[in-house]
Parts: sequence; C-alpha cells; structure tokens
Amino acid sequence: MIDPKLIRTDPDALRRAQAARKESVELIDQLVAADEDRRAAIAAFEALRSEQKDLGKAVAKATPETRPALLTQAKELADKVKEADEFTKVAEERFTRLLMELPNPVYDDVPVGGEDDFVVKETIGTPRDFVAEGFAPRDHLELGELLGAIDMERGTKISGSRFYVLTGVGALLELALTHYAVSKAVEWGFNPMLVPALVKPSAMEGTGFLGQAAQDVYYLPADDQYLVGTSEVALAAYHSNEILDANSLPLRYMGYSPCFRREAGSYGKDTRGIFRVHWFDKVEMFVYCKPEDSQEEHQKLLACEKDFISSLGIPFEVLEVASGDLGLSAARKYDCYGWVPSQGKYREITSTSDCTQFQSRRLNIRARYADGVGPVATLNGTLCAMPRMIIMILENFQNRDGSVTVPPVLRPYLGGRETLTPLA
RNA sequence: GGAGGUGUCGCCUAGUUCGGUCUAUGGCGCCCGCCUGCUAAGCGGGUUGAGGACUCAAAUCCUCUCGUGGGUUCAAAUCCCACCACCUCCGCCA
Repeated sequence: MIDPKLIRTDPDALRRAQAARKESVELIDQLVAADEDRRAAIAAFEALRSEQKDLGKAVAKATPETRPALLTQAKELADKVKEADEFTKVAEERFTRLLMELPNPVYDDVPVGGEDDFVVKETIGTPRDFVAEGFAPRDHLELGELLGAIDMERGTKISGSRFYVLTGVGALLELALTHYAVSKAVEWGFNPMLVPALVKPSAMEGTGFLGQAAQDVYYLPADDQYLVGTSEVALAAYHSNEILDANSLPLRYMGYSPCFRREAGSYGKDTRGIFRVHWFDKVEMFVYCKPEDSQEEHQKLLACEKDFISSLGIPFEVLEVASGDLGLSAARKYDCYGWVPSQGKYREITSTSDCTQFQSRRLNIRARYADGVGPVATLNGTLCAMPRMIIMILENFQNRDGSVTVPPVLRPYLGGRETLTPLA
C-alpha cells in the first residue's frame, strides 16, 4: 500500500509509481479527492470537539443561575459534534476503501507485461538427457504409484478432486524435506514458527489476499475465518498493530503450515498428480525489515531459495515476474522454476515477493527508529512447497527401473536411505 | 457449550459505590541532574502512547487513547448493551 502522506504531498509520484498498472492510475484521482474530504472532516470534528470540552467544563463549574443557559448551548453543540462525527466516519471509510483497492506500486525496473512476459534471469544446472540415457522418463504420478508414495485415487475418494494421500516413502520423503528445509532455515538465522492455518478476516485482508485472489481462498462462514493459502498470512499478522524495535530488524521468520487453495479458475489445468492441489504443506520464509533494506533482503531470500534447490540437485531457472502478474501486494517477484522431465519444461516451485510497505500499512506494523515511529517492509519466499518438490525429486532422479535416487543432502533425514525402490 | 470473575499510561496498582477540576493515583523500572575514590544507596526532577497542526529546530497547540465497538448524557475509566481476550469451575474432546 502506498503512503497516505504521498497522496497529499506528491500525487504525481504515485501516478508514476502506478503507471505499470494502468487500471489503478485513475484510482489515485479519487484517492486524492477522498483524502481532502477526509482531512477537512477530521479538522472540523476536532475543532467542534475542543469547543465542546471547554463548554463541558464551564457547565461543571456553573452556578445554578448560569447553568440552564449553558446547558442549552451545550446541547446544541452536542448535536453538531454528533453530525461532524458521522460525516468524518463516512469520509474515512471511503478513503480507506479506495486505499485498500490500490495495488502496491511496482519498482521501475520490473519487466512490463502479463503472465508470459517474465524475464529469465538465470539458469542453474542442466536437465538430464533421457534420450541419451535411452529411456523415457515416467511422470511423478506413475513413479509415485510404483513406489507406493502417492495415492491419488483414495485422496479423491476422501476429499474430492485435487486431493492426494502421501503413503509410505512418499510420506517419509515429505517429512525428510521438511526437516531438511527447517534445519537450513535455522542455520540461516530464521526463527522457526508453527503458525495457525486458520485466520481472521483482518489477517487475510491485511496481506492482500482478499483482493484479486479472493476467489482462491477458503472461507468458513460459521466462524468468519479463512484457511490460509500460505503461512505468510499468519507470519505477517503476527506483528499486526505492533511497533517493533528498529534494532531488532530485520526479523527473519520461518513458518511451516498446511496451505489451502481453491484453485478456482484453473479448471482442467495440471489435473494429473500433485502439481496443483487444494491442500499441501509448505516451509516459508518471512522477513520484516527497514524499507530501505527490502531490496537487499529480497536478494537474500532468493539466494536462500537458489541454495536450497541447488543443494538438492534440481536444474532450475530463476525468473522475474512481469508487472501485470504481480498480484496486489508485491512490488517485485522472483519465481524459481524447476525442471520437469516428463513435461520437458520448467515449472514453478518457489516464489519470493518484496511487498515493501503494502502489508505492514494494512496490518499497522511500524518500527520505532531513532527519529521516531516509521514504516517497515515485509517480504516472503517459499523455501519448500512439499508436493512440487516431491515431483522434482521423483522425476529428476528416477532410474530406468522406476526407482528413485535420494539426493545426498536428504539421506540423513531418511535414515541414510539412498534409493527408493518400486514395490514388488 | 454452561456458570462466575478479570481487563486502567512498559510492569504492578488507586480510581468505578454516587458521571464533571481524572488534564488518571502511587510504586517499580527507565531517563536526567546532585552527591559520593568507583559502584550501590540517598536526594531532586522527568516519564502513557498514537495521529495531526506549526516550526530549521525547540517550545506550543489540537484530537484520539482506561480490552474493542456501540448507546445514554451537555459531559463516561465511571451508567447501559454487544463483542473480544484472559483466569477459575463444570461439561465435552484429540
């Protein structure tokens, strides 16, 4: 979210900042007008209220003779105050609503365009040449079934489409990945957090998931709560309505939680296997830092992701997402796409966003600096989304006989196991 | 889910009976100063927080803030209603 002060001091700067998102530029004009109304209403209210207080004191001190006249006067004033209060509320609500609709301004150098206009920044590792090896790679579901690792049919039986059950080595593989990811995060200085997957509307609203992404979110009307699509929501809301000690920044957290996504609007897309599912577990990184440090922190998060994926030995690409595909909250986003042999292409496995002050303003998170209270920035990044990482491991490290070689870094977390072998 | 209790400025606390000098008391802690080889103790002073106005800055001023939101009233920490959180007991339950 943009700085409300900027609305008054330099609306043109805002227009420039929003230029990459054409739809929101006109919002700014409304916002400027709404802000003027709001400020005028507040000033009027405060003046009346001040007057009322003085009059109230006079009433208290009044003699029986002077009292009735003062009371009449006070009653009239009270009506005016009530009216001004009402007016102020309406103006504030209108302003807040507009402000909430405005997407985060993107950085100047973010590639312009839509979903397909990303820029590949880097390619790391080389995909295996299965032709040279003389066999056609099986896809993750076939491998998962051979290994007794994935039970799609029963997942669907229990819960419906896009649900799965991880069985046997599949379950062990996820747990191993989880332990490995957690220990890496801790090693890098992230504070591990196990957070609720069920949150209040304010948490969802504050992180920006009730805007464009609202249709993708599970809502429980009976309790007025949402199922999170990522632990980012809880990690961001963790410090809501707090003033952090600037000396404690950056705060680096690692969250682990189940994630729930309705995947509305993706009917028929990636329906096979566990690539796109309604529920999965994820280890997530989250950072609170000074606004001027956010870009550097973003690079660090990306470096962590690259380190993690590389350490497993998965070939991948790093790409920067174009402005039109950033969502409400990100000012910049990098995705890592891992190689999927059965599809012959790279697919998304991680995503890291610099949300600058968008979330912290909505969640009212600030920090106390040497020169006063000021804003903070938030960032998030996937460390390990389990099903997708399982896909990467099964497919990239499969052997001719359907067995899968366990990446060496993962072996300590799998009881030293080197190979997953098909059931007899 | 049922019954009862609690929620005050970092922490503890007075104030709520009976609405108005509450512009919220006191202690702890913290900050500044004095005193003293050093430290501690002692003495004096300061200390809710946020938003805004003005200013180079300081000073000053205004609004909001006694869990949150409403209501009553000229006026609410104080009265009424709803909600939230915590505590105790009961019930249910992994």
